[in-house]
Amino acid sequence: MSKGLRSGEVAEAAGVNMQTLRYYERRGLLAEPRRSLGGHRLYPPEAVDTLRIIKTAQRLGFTLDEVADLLDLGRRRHTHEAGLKARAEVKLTEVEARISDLQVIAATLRTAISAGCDDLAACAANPCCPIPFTGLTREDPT
Amino acid sequence: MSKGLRSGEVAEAAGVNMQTLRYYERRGLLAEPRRSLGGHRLYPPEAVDTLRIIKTAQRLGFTLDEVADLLDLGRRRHTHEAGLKARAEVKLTEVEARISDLQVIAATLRTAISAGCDDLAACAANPCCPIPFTGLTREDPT
DNA sequence: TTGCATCCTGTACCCGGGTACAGGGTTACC
DNA sequence: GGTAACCCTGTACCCGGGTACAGGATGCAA
Repeated sequence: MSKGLRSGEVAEAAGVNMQTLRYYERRGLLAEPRRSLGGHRLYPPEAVDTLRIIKTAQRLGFTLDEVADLLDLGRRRHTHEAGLKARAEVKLTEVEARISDLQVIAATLRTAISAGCDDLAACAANPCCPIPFTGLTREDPT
Repeated sequence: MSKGLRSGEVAEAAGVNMQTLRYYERRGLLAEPRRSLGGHRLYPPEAVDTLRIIKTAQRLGFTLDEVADLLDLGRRRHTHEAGLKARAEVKLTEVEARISDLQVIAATLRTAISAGCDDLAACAANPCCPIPFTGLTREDPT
């Protein structure tokens, strides 16, 4: 018996792999839960909420390090550090930058397609080809 | 002496690390060049063009595997397989999908910012918070 | 022929976000 | 008290695109 959810139950409820729980624990995203006498993890029900919060923040483009930061920003409420709002603003400009890089890429692909480019090597040798073999955007086509 | 460019020269000319040349050779993107008597690589000048082509295709969103494919598609010209154009069309739809995912993310961030959300845990507990703690887009927030 | 720059090989490591596996120990139910 | 089902630990591996390092061997000029 023993109060608390077992790893498998938490993982199931949050739609996450059990290994991921351990991984998040190591990364400091999920507090170490108490243990049964035999050493099995016993989570409080809030752990499931935390997992959902993590997954949501990830979907919004935050890395796990950033999520960890965001989470204990909430815990240590009172310090007048920048909160979620400020981080979200920074993240938004990152996302917008990424979008505009991708828009340049998409436009280039469209141009190449409508120009009928069908061979990279030929295009590179052809000064009429619209594919920009030098430049394009700045680095980091992540 | 000996005709041909040495690795360092090619790397320099293409703005690429020397290790990357070896890496591309292993990956099949760059043909194995001939060697000096002592075993040093001696590249033909076209190797630099090939590197520039690779970098351009990468910037357009193609993976190295796809670039390798694109390159020897050009070499084995005659087989009536889909060429660059068809691949570019597929890549374009991938890029467009990625853009619209990011637009949903950006919109969500904007909403959260203007709603004044400043604590993830509080937001998750608050039914008025506009952050979608369930759903958002489909998987794969790459 | 000496000396330094360049290059060679193989192997290991980096990022981010996990997943998989082996070889045990525990819990829960009948 | 047997026996599934579950969980524990540590460690290694996956993806993609490289980079770094150690310990030798060459290339080339003076």
